[in-house]
Amino acid sequence: MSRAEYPVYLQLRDRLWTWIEQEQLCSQQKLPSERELSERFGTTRVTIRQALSQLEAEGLIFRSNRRGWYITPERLRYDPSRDIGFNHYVTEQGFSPRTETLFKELTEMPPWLSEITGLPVGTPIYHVFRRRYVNERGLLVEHNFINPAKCPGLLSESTDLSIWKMLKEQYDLVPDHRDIEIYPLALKGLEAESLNVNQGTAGLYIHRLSFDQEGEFLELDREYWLHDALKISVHVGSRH
Amino acid sequence: MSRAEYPVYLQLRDRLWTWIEQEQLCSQQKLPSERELSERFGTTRVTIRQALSQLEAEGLIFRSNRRGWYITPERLRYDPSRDIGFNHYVTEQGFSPRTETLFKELTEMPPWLSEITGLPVGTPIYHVFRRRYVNERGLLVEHNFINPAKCPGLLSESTDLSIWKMLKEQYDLVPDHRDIEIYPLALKGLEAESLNVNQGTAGLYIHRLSFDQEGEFLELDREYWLHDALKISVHVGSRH
DNA sequence: GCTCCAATCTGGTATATACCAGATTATGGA
DNA sequence: TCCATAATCTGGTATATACCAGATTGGAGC
Repeated sequence: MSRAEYPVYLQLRDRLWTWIEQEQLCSQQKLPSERELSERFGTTRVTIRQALSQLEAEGLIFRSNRRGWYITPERLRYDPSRDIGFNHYVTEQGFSPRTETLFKELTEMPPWLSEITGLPVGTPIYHVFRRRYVNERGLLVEHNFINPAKCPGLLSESTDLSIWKMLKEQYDLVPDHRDIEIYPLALKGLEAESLNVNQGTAGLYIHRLSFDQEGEFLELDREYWLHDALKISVHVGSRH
Repeated sequence: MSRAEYPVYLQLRDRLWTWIEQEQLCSQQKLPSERELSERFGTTRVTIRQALSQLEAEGLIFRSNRRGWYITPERLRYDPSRDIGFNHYVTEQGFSPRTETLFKELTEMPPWLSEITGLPVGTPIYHVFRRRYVNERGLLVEHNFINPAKCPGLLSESTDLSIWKMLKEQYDLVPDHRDIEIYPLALKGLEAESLNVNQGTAGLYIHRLSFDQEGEFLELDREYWLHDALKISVHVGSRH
């Protein structure tokens, strides 16, 4: 039955997609186990996993480490060029945000960062590592490297809210210009562990380097997002 | 040997990475075949494929359909907010660009596009589908939807160069503002075929919707990039 | 030197079968 | 009722083994 045209695992992908629609499974609902699916669709677990991985790549479903497969919620819209806090834009879109500070410390500027900021290696630097949730799904982890010369005592404050807001309100610091980099990568090491996903899971990297009006280094933000979690949306140009 | 701590395919990943460094394989060079690698590293083809897929996700190597594995060239830097032609910025970075027009036609605006542009369904619209290469590796395919009311006769021109440049020089059209969207997705269907990659290969989607000074629809650009091919780089703010 | 075709090489797909490790659930005792 | 622990369920890893289909190569015949 059904020749040549189309490999089995892609046919399975289609059947799973249809099945999910029929069952009206929605955001964050759980799929049956792989063993059950492979029986129900008359194939082996290996092959059903290929089909599931395909749907994962397409962003329809995601896996929660050794717990099972779930329906992916819709993407969060995000504009990295604007200074608006995570909690703010998540709430604005009708979701519920949460932030966990995994660690924060005063450390010394490593060579790679020195190269970016122009400041000498060993300069004191704040380092904050946080995990952010939307509707209790961890979507990203984020490293903030902040220039303590600009905001002494920052680490004694709570970092579970917007750092940007704190910099503005407590230290009167507003970024004047930034360099932004964005590219797809594989989540691995610390970032994969912190998000509780497998090594090599697809992700999106967002890098924001901010300077103040004097052209001095203010902050570097390195965000590691799940690939299916966000949609970057930017408006460029005059009006609107 | 080597217990619990680390799965074999990740160890293999590390060994392959080291091996590639030692051999000093560089951009677009070919790796030995999977069968040869699995023998050389004392494992099965299935497992070596897991390790190779890992390196593929990380962007170190890429596959060319049924031909083999190759070292990924460095990422192309790209600023979607600027109006600068593909050929221009590719050349600028020391690479050699090429564009193929796969088809171009005058058609009618479909519902999904009508929703975005605000123009009625069925309005005439130019549709150009192109493939772009850097150093003879196809990195992206691109759909251009252009408003013919703004540039009658555009399709008789060659579309193998910059459409943006043509709009500017021949029709005096410059986008006044745009909406840009960026997100990771899986390449599939026409886009996967045209880039000669497997269904479900990781990709990056870039969407640029341009309006002229009257606020009227000028052009929609939908780009499908290989995930390992580019690094988006944008400068935001005042000086520099 | 060229063209065409067959042999061969490559990765892609598919099945069967274990066992492992973390997460969850059930159970039984305090 | 609560808590610790054991049983069970889940996806993750690993090996062996086919065969398929597109790409490349090599050689025969012109």
